[in-house]
Amino acid sequence: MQKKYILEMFPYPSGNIHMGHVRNYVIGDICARYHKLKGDEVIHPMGWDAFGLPAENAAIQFNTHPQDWTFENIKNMKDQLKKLDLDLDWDRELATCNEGYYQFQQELFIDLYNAGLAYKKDALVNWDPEDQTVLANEQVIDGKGWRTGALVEQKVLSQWFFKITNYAEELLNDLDKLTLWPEKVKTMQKNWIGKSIGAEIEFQIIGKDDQLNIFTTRPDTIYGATFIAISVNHKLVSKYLNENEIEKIKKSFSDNIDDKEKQGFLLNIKCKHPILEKEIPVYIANFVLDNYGEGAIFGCPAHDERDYEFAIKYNLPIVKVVQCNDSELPFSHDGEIINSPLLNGLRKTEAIKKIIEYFEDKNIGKASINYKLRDWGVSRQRYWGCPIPVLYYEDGTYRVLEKSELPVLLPYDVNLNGKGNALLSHDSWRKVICPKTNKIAFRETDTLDTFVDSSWYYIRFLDNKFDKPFDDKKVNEYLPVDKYIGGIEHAILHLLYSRFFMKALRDIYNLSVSEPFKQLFTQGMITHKTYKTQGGEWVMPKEVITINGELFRDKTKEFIQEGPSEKMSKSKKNVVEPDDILQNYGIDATRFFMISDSPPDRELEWTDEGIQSSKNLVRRIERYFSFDKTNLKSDTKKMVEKFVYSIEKNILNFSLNKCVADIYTLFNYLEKEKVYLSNHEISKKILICLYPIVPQMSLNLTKKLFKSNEIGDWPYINTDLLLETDINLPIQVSGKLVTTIKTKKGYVEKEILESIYEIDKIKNKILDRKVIRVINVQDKIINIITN
RNA sequence: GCGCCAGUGGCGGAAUGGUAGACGCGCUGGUCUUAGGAACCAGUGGGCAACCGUGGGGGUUCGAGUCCCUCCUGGCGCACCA
Repeated sequence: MQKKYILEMFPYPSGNIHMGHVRNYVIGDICARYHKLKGDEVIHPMGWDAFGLPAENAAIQFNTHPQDWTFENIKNMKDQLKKLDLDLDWDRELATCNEGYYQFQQELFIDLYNAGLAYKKDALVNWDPEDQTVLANEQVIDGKGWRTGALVEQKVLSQWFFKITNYAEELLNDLDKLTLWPEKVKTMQKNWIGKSIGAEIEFQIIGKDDQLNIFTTRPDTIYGATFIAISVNHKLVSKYLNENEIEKIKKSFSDNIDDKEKQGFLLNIKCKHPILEKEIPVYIANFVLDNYGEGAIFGCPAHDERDYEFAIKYNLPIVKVVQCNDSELPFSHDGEIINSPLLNGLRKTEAIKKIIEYFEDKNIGKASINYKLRDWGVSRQRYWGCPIPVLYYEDGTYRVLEKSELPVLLPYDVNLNGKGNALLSHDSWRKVICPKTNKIAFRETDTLDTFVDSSWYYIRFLDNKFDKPFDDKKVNEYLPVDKYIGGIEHAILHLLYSRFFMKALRDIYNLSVSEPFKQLFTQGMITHKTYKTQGGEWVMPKEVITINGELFRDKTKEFIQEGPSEKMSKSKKNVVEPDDILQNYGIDATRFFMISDSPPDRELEWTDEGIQSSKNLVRRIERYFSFDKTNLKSDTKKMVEKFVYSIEKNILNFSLNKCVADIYTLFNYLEKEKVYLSNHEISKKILICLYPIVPQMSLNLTKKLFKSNEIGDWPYINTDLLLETDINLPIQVSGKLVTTIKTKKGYVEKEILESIYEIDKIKNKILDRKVIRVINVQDKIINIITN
């Protein structure tokens, strides 16, 4: 028995499931049911990504409590999922907001801390001054808070971080092992990690005891360096400028309307060129990133577009060190090195190698690798999340709790007013006597980013009641997840964090698993036409009626304009509600439609015609099986065998739209040929194949025809039956199709050619030409080449 | 700007280098009628035809939607990453 762990990304309990969930879970359910019929040991759990901001916002808005709101939503959504007839392991259910989940996350936090993978440091964060909270990058829209619209400030706060950068190299390299992941997702992760190979070079500041370290991928162009630029946030800046001056520069940068426009401020210091005996100026420049490399660059205007632009603007020298025409400047490609005594005549790769050796020899630089990926800031100044198990003393020191002191539970009685973190003002929760030191201590009031919750839930599913975070034996046995199905929007964050967690836990617990998800499948979104009144108000599809080909709003009779099909979204109201659809069309038709028109990884347009034709297919199949007579044709067995084979292949490839085509093809045949099966064994095969896709109908028909509640096992496929003996052989003359002839597989070329030349169409084609060659691809095609 | 992916009938989409358009939607004509959100039958790439047809142009091949080069268009991602 093979294990198959099939998982769909668990939902945030927002209140209602939407069609996107339905599509996601139907796809997963088809896989899970198929593997069960195959006799595999299938794990197919479901849970709730239950911490997060919307609960707090809803609590404030509707005067409820985040926990009550969340539990209520879970209950409602679970009912909705049950109506979808999904074969889920509900006994594995978990919600990340439950003590039984997050207390183990606190254990993992302690593990990460002890392993040196969790640490605290000051960091710049997005601060919403109105809500008094930190916002995630994706919650900042055009520099404003997504909820308050307040201008977001950059603020330094002491924050907890996970050291994901320790795994940058492995996270990058292991992408190659993920052969069953979409290339697109792997590319996105690769770019996100952003590995650059180059060198770090020291530039001495003349007359001072300071130096600037600079990372570059082009140390071969060092002779062309004519200026240095550093970020305004560089740590050296405060040494040479006062607070006022720095603020002025920052303001000037932020006032810059076109933020691509290069801007620099000359500092009153100079650097010594590491090889040449010349001085080069140092600028603070707006285009230097403070969070990449060392926050400093050397400018080589001749061979870098940005440096060139800057040099032109500030009239800095441009020194060519790679052979090219002046018209090609800035020239950033490979070429012969010139004007560089140590490197002349070399090309890029050798020059880089040689100059790094030189720097290392002189002890003023070294080979270096840089990553765009930065450590993961996990502190959130919010109530509704997993408390971070840390105590602070009055002297400013802190202590990470021990596992025996867990759990740190969230207090229920909080005062939520939307202003800052409710834990901060909950004095009786916050202030404690430390049991170890008997000193007054304060709990950490930040909670963990909810991406932490979703970074290991797939492990907890293996035993949701285990008294440790997970059972390592089960992890080794059941991970990785065989098929992980969800939206492309998680291509980077969730999937990268989960990969990091798996590797960190592997190292801490000595597990044998390095990657959490063996196969990743990203389903496409569901789109729908949009509707608007002439006043510009969005209108839901179900409110739109058609009268004489014109669209109107049903109640008000306003004229409605139809817009393009777009991703279903509440804001444009172009949604259909799963509850309505299930009520009107039933679960089988809904499941059919979810996989019908488009391949599952592409977008699916919701149309009334589409769901209706799915409903018609359901009725057609039920009607077909309602005739109580049996009448097989000679090729019936073969046709059904082909059907089984094709359905299986298509389920395994996630080509579920082709499964629907297979079903149509089969029933077209059965009805056209007037084949009746009733309770013949062959019906059973068909019903088994239908079961993963439309389980309710399949089960009902099985009960009716076979008086049994057992669907049975997936059929063994008789491959002999799949072989065609009669074939239509295409005949080409000079590569163009002329006709096809009916013949048997394994024909003798010589014999068949004789008959081919007797066919009029062929005769006419050849007539006054000479046959110079005949290509016979046995049983596939014959091509007669004439001069 | 860089990277990735994709361009096939009116539409969604099928095609291990070997009959392009499976299957569905829509449409046309017809049948039946316990007038249905049905069902059934026939047809449906273009052209009167020879023929022409998979974004355009080259190439490889007996043969290209499929492979190679190039350009165009669209989508997605990243975006001053040194």
